[in-house]
Amino acid sequence: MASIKDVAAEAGVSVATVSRVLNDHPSVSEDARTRVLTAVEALGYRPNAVARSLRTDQTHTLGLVISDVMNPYFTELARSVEEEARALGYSVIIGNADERPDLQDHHVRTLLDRRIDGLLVSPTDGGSPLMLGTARGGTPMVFVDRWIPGVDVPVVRADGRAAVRDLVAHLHGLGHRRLAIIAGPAATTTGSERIEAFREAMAEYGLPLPDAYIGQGDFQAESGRRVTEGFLDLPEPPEAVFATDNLMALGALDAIRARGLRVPDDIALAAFDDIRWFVHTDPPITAIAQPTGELGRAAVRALVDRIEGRTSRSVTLPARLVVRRSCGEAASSPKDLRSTT
Amino acid sequence: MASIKDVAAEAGVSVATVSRVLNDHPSVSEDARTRVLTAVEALGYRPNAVARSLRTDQTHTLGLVISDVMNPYFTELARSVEEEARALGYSVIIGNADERPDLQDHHVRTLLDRRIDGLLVSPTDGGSPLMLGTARGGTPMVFVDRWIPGVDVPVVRADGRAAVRDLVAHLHGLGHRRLAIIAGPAATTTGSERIEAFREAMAEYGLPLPDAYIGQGDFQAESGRRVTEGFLDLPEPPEAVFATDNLMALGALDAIRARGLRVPDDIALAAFDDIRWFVHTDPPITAIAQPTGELGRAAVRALVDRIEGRTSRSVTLPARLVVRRSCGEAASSPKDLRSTT
DNA sequence: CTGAAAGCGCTTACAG
DNA sequence: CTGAAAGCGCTTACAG
Repeated sequence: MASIKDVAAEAGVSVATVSRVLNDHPSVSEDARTRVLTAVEALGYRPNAVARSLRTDQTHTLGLVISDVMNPYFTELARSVEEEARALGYSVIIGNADERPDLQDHHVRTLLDRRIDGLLVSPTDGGSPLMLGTARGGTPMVFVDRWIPGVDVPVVRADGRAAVRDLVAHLHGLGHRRLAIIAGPAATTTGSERIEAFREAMAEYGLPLPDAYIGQGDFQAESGRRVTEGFLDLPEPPEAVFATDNLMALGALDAIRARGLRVPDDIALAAFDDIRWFVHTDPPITAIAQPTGELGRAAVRALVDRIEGRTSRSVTLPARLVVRRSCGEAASSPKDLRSTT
Repeated sequence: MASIKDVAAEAGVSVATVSRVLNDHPSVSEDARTRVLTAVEALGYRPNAVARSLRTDQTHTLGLVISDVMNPYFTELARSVEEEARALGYSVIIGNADERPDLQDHHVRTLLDRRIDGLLVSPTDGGSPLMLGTARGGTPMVFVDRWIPGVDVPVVRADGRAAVRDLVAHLHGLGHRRLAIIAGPAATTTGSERIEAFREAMAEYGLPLPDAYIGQGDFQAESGRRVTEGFLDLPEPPEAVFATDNLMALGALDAIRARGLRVPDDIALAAFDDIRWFVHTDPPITAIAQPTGELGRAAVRALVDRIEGRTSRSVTLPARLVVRRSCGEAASSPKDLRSTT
């Protein structure tokens, strides 16, 4: 590959001049500029980003560590992050933690070694020493979706509390009293917040929430299946199940179908995180929708603000309940039948 | 951040020695090794991958350019690619082309600028000058899923021909005669191969395939919806629709539902690419499943072989038909009800 | 086994 | 406006 030296030789100028025209430095003569540009063209020269990064100490790269790419919510988040980053002149490298703290650490370390300019993370756990150290350290950082309490890092997320309350109201209105929840890991903020919001709403409606109706999942499909099987094995199974993410809802559907039961006739189901397929499942699934794209974009903006020396603040956006038929009611209006993702 | 110089000073050795212990070079005294390691620990030193890459001319990074991350097929492909790459000591940077040739070129260029060691691509089109030049150039490259004919690069893909034939046989066996297809872009190999296989199978069964039953899509949901609406507007609509990817099948479902029609009673539907949600759609969708994970892993192995100077060959794996209920038949066996992705 | 030195491909004060 | 030179943080022959 041609280097800046080759270009300089071809154009008959110094490498400094080549560098200047490449970086749009004002003080370059028109003549020098055209000769360099011609040489660049002739050699098919492309600046070596590695060398440039070493010299300037910036990579124009953002790291994004998410808990699970296979989760459509995070896929969409990643996509919006990349889009906004690209618009602002940054690339993004995605690290998929797969809900495993060790893998998460692996990716954080790798990204740090590559000297990314900033880190966007949706932590899988309560914070490993590495994660905590990074947050305290010099690398600009922003949490998206999930965050770690007590760490001084801006958080961009959705508040699902009101929507969870709406969901409980919806379920209660349909006559359901025995409501169960498939919770996410307590070590994640979304895991603990969703169950807490659910608890509060249940209390508000005077509904009991026995331990047997609280299943511990890990945000992945298999755990949703396992927990749901447990619910169905109960002497008195719940009338409704709230899966706190879409993959666990998928697992719940697997379990329900395996028993030959029907939603919502035999058991109602609702999920946190709305995805396009929920419109076409049997039946369409009632879900809580986050403004995913907006979260991703806001997170990037907050991070880039930090990187470029501006201040940035936390952002909290509302989530909303999208009622479909999985809890026992015909869709209330035609618009709810449309895709929302 | 501490540099190798700081470590050397702390350990009382030269940077050369530090570098040697970091790289497990054999000729280092036990004493030097422990002092260096202690210093590394004390300073929390991490080697700068940027500097190392500049010096060694290798980044231990693979680029993966795919046509659409939001397509579950590609999401899964990306995931398996990352897993296998990690196992072999490589990171991967994903570029999402979103089915746009200009974006694809953007990502290829960015990846090349970063001096990735090798490139995995599932081309969005027939090959831009940049893509062609890259394939001819020095960067090790492998095509996954889609490829560009006439370019001397190994291809790792699934052959869906037999499965498409099985699908037509299935449809024919259920009594359907008017079959329509939502094709992908003709400029992609998967786009042209799937329709070609369909054409051949149709001919084999003596079924006509009028132009009106060939809809041109772009592998994204919206095009599936649009094409399906066109089919439904026909004086004689098709009895069955074959969407050549899962997103276009989603769009087809949207269109069918918007008319208040039912699958398979009013119209049968099948898709290329199987995804977990197809088990739970209304009705469960008959689809052609690719060995996606295996494709991703094989592609990485082929690419790494090239990078590390071994020879690598193309790999073709079979796809298979998974019959569910969307074409008019009850599932033939219980196993088809299970998730397959 | 160890260190001094060169060099990877850039950018950027500094001098002119 | 331009070039010579230093230096970013590493690795690796080369000599000892």
